[in-house]
This record gives sequence, C-alpha cells and structure tokens, in this order.
Amino acid sequence: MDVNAKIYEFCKVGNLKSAVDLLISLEKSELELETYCSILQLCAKRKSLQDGKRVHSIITSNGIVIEGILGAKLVFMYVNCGDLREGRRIFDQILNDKVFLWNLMMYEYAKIGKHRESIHLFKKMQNLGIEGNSHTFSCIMKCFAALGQAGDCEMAHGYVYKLGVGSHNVVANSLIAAYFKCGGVESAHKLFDELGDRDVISWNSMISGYVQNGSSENGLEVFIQMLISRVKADLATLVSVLVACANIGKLSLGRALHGYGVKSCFDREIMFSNTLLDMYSKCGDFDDAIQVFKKMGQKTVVSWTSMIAAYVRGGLYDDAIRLYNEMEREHVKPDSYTLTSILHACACSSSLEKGTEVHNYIRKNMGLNLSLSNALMDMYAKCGSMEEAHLVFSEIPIKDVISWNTIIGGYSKNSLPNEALRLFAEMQTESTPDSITMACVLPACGSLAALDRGREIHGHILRNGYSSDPHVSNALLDMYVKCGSLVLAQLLFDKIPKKDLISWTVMIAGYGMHGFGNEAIATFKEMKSSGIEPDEISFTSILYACSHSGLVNEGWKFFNSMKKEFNIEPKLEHYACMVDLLARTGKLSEAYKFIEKMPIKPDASTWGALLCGCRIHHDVDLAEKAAERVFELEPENTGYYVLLANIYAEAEKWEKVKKLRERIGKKGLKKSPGSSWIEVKGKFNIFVAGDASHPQAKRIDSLLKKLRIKMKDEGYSPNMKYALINASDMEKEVALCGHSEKLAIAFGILNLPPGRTIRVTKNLRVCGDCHEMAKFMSKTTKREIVLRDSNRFHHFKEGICSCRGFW
DNA sequence: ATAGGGTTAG
Repeated sequence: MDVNAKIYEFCKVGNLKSAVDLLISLEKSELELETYCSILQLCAKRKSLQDGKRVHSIITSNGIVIEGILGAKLVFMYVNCGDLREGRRIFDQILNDKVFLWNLMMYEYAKIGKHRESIHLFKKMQNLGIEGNSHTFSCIMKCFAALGQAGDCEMAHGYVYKLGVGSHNVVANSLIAAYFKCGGVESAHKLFDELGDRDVISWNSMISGYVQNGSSENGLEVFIQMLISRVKADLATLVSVLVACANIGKLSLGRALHGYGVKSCFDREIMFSNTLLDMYSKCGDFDDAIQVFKKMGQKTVVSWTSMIAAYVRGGLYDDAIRLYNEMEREHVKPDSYTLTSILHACACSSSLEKGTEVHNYIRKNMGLNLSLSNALMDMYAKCGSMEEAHLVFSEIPIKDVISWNTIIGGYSKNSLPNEALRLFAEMQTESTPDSITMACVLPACGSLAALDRGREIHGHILRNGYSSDPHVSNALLDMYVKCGSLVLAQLLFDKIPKKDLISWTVMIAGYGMHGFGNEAIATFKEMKSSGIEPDEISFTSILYACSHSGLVNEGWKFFNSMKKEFNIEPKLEHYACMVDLLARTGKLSEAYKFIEKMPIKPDASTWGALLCGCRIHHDVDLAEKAAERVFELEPENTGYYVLLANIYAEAEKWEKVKKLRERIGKKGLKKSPGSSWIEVKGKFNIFVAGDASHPQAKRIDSLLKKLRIKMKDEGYSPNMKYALINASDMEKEVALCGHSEKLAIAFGILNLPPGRTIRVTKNLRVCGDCHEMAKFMSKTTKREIVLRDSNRFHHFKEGICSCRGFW
C-alpha cells in the first residue's frame, strides 16, 4: 500500500501516533500535500501542538512551500492548538484570500478579548476586497458590541444588508445581541419584529437582551410570546428567564420553571442549578435555595458563592462565614466574587479578624481589583479601622465613585468628620459625586454642626436633582437636626412624600434632642397610624425624647409597649434611656432598683446615667456606688472620674476629691479637654478652655468681663454652686470659669450680625456656670443661642433654656 | 470540510 494511503488510513481512524511515527520514519519523502493536510487536521482536532510542530518541521525540511490549502491547514492547526502567535505568523506569510481563515483569526482575537485587533483584521480584509460572509459579521458584531460602539453596530447593520447576508439567522441574531449590548433596545426589537424565521436563539437573544438592560418585565413578556409561538425553551432560555424572576421577585414563576427544568433534565446542568439557587435566594426563599445547594451533584465556586451571598442577603453573617470556611476545606478556590461577598459578611458582623484574614489571602493569592478594594475598604470602615481603610484607598490606582463614597462615608460614620469633608473636597476635583456621595458626606456636617457647609451641599443636591432619593432626604433631615436647625428639618420633613421608618425616626430623635418631648410623642403616634412599625432604634429615639423632657409616665408606657405590643426585646441602650429618665427626674432609688432588676448585664453607660442623675440631685452616697461599677466596667474613661470629682466638689468634700485624684494619678489619666466651635462665614473657630491664643482673645475676654459685672448688677450671684473641676489636671479652677463654650458664644456675639442665631457646638456636656451665663447672654444681648453639647441641644432665648433643667 | 448567534455569581 502507498505511504500516503497508509497515513491517510491512520488519520481516518484517529491514530495520530502511528501517523506521526510513520511520517517521521520516512526518509526524504514524496508525500502528497493532502497527506500533510489530513495529519495536520488530526493534530488540530487532538490539540496536539507537539505533533503539529513536528509535522510542520518535516514539511519545512522537505522544502515544501507553505501556501494555499497547506498554509491554511497549518494556521488552523496552530490556532486550534492554542498557539495564536505562530498561527498569525504563518497567516501573515501566506497570501490568502480564504474568508474562512480570516474569520478564524478574527474569532481567536475576539475570544481572548482583543476586539480591536479583530476589527483591524476585518478592515484589512475589506481593503483587500475580500467579501465577508455570515461568520465574518457575527464575529464583527460581537466585537463592536463588546466595545460598546452603537454607531458601529448601525454601520455594520447597513453593510450587512447591502451584502445580502442580513436575513441570515445567525447574522440577525448577533445583530440583536449587539444592539442590546450597545443600548439600542428599540433597534433590536425592530430587527426581531422583521425577522421572519425566528429560531430559539433569536428568542433567547431577545430575552437575555431585555434582562441585561434592566427590563426583566419585557424579558418575561417575550418569553410568554415564545411559548405562544410554540418554540421549545432550551437551557439558555431558562437561565435568562430565571435571572428575570430573580430580578423582579417572581418566585412562583421561578418555581414553575424549576419544575419544567427538572422535566427537561436541565437539573443536571450546573448552570441551571446555580441560576436556580440564586433565584430562590433573591426571592427570599432561603429554604429552597439551601435545598438546591444540597442536591447539587457537583458544586463550582459559583454555587458556593451564590449560597454565601444568600446567607449574607438574609443577614446570617456567621453562617456565611461558616460556609466560606467549609468551602475552603473542600479545596474550592474563591474568586473575586466570593471574596467580595465574604468581606461584606465580615463588614456587617464587624468581624475584623476574619476580614483581615481574607485580606491576607487576597494579598498572597490574587492581588486586588477595584471591587475587591472597595469591599475591603468598606469592611475596614465598618469595623472601625479607618487607617487600614485609607491605606487600601490610597493604593487604588483608578478610583471610582464607589471608592470615594466608601471612604467618605467611613470617615463620617467613624467620627472623623474633618477627614470626610477634606476627601469630599478632593473628590470634586478628581471624580464626580453622585447622590450616594451626598448621603455619605452629610453626616460629617451633622457631627460638626456645620450648618453652612450642610446648606451648600443641600444646594448641590437641588441643582443635581438628588432630592427625591430617600437616602439623601433622610441624610439632609438628620443634618439639619444635628446642626440645630429644627425648623428647616421640619419643613423638609413635611415635604417628603414617602416617609420611611428612617425619616420618622430622625424626626422623633430631632424633636427629642431639642427638648420637644410632646412633639416627639405626637410624631411617633403619627408614624404608627401611617402604618409604619417602629424598630428598636425608633424606640431609643422616643425614650431619649422622653428623658430630655422629663416625661416619666410616657417613657414607662413606651418602654413597656416595646415587648408587649411590638415584640421587641429591650436592649442596653433602652435600659440606659430609662435609667437616664428616672435619674434625671430625681427618682434615684427607683433607677437603682431598675438597674438591679435588669435581665441583661448593665454596662458603663447604664451606671453612668445613674451617676449623672446623682450629680443633678446631689446624692453623694449613691453616686459612689454607681461610680464604683462604672470604674470597674470602663476604667479608662476619663469623663466619669471628672463627674464624680465634681459631685464631691459640689458637696465640698475636698478630701474625697484629693483621694480620687491620687487614685487616678497612679493610672495616668488620658486628657480629653473640652472644646467648642462656631462656624462664621464657613470658617470654623475652635476654642479650648483657658486658651488665649485666639486672635480675638482680648476682645472676647473684655466682653465676658463686662457681661459678668452686668450679671452681678442684675442680681445673678456669682455662681459657686457649680464646682469647676478641670478635666485635664483635676484641679479646681479658682479663677472665673474660662470654659470654651463661653468663649465661642462671645465670639459669635462679636462677629455675627445682630439678630443672627448663634450656634455653638461643644464636644462635652455644657458646664453649669456656662449654662447660666448663656441664659443671661441671650436676654441681655437679645440673641438666640443654640448650643449643642455631647448630649442634646440647648436653645437659649430671652433668658430661658429649652432644656428646662433636663440635661 | 474546517468556524458561528443566545447562558450563572457582587
């Protein structure tokens, strides 16, 4: 038998080894070109680059010119075996006019994402006058779509029709998909309407096109049309329709599709099961999601990730982390989706330890991308670790709006408002803020009481039409409340068309902080009658409101209704509110008994609330009891030692003050000096007690002296009731109280136009002497003074304070 | 005598 025929026979039965062995064993052969072709063909089929290369070198050493069909075969072999570079080298070498080969090269580039190279080849092909066919266009459409160039899609569309291949199903289908990817929904639909012969892929392209363009409803509509047209749904159809169900919560349809899929044996397909699992999870049916997960024969990283995400969605963060650990034990490698999910779980459950572990895993195994960096930042921020968050932020080469929002929101929430505002300013030069940015930065204005800055941002919000976003309007509301402008908050609140639980809670808390207990209660009732159920946070707000206005009976009613009416178990903060309320109103022993009977362990702030009440009502004995518990629980908190020292001082128990000072002396007390600030013309002026470094220090001092004399003349006795213990060294301040809030108010009187409200913010609670003086100042200078201390607001007007002594 | 259109997770 002829050698050619022998090799051909080996190739025909797929015996590549024998074919190649025989070829190698031949001396300078006189094989026919077809023989080389058939053996190259088999190499391509087997993807055996090694054999292909051998054959190639034999061809070259036999001095055969590589051209025509043999050249094409060689290119095909190299491309198929994954050596695109060598394939391209030969492709460029041979003069070729075979459309097939051009298509092949274009496809390969498209496959690896080099869409531009693919289009480049297409243009070259056109220049050479080689006409494309349906394959050419389906490929080129995919490239245009991937680059998102809608104009190109239309151009190609016209071109395709001129050549007369447009009616070809494959081309039409790829055009439909391309239009969807470039946002040309209407063009896609028109094309589909005009398409005479719609196959299952035409329908699938429409369904998935709609779903991916955010109109799942339309996708389902097309699916129904498809059923009516009696086109049989395949796996891809089901996957797209399940995604649509997941997007818009169509659980019952999803279930029906589950049944259909099982009947069609798609439940063996991993893609079907994964999509199904995600559908159940997004529709809130965790039990069925778990069932699908359990029954899956094989699980990919996608399956695990979807299940983890399902737990995260349901707030079961510990379960999510548990499942992640289990996945690791099964040696399934997480990808960036898994990691963002698990980081989110760590963020929401404040698991800094696990979060850091995940960060280390990423560092070691894969490196960061933008979503991962954003998720990491969020995790660190939510765990209160802003240094780490900023480190991640600073290492992101190209930050997106989410990166900025995350870092700004992180600083805002972690009480670093100046950092938040600084980054917000920086963001405006480097990126474009969106509505979420507003909701992230506004709390920073709130915590600084930066009303002017807050107003500026409000302007920005109005100019950009962000006001209808509920997050934004709630953040604005909160900002105005915290900046002391309750009237503006009220106006804004009334204008919110759809008030949610947060809007109501912010308003209730606002009324409470400003001393309008009855308004807070009315608002709470209004909220209930509008059909919104309070949660534990709204109860904290209403209880605080009661305590700031001394409404004992109402407070008890709300506290008791929590469990009875709403089945909400009171937490530490609710107990603390009640202790605060009882203690402030002088029911000290009742407060003490209340703490003793608590079903959960009281913390420092519970006892601290009692201690506070003891100061107001001068009960040294109970104060000592409460203080001992506080010191046990929070030995490092300076404020409580100062508080007890003041209680002793007010009772003139100087020996005890001395002893307390000695006790602290051994520990070494962290200083937290009182400071107050006031915003004038957008600039913050910060004052620290006894600090004379302010440029206007002399003017302020002489104004205060004048006021002090006037106060005396009008019968205000120099106030020795309030013992003044200096927080930094626990020494009695013998001289006149030089507290920061007085300085700031005086500065406001000197620098703000008459009639303008003076808004001062203090980091600690207001001092008694300052409180008295502020009353006087409001009367004698005919100014409204709004003072925010660490606890609440004091509105001074005509010698009266809104707190009516509850502070 | 070789390639093609539609498909899951944040």
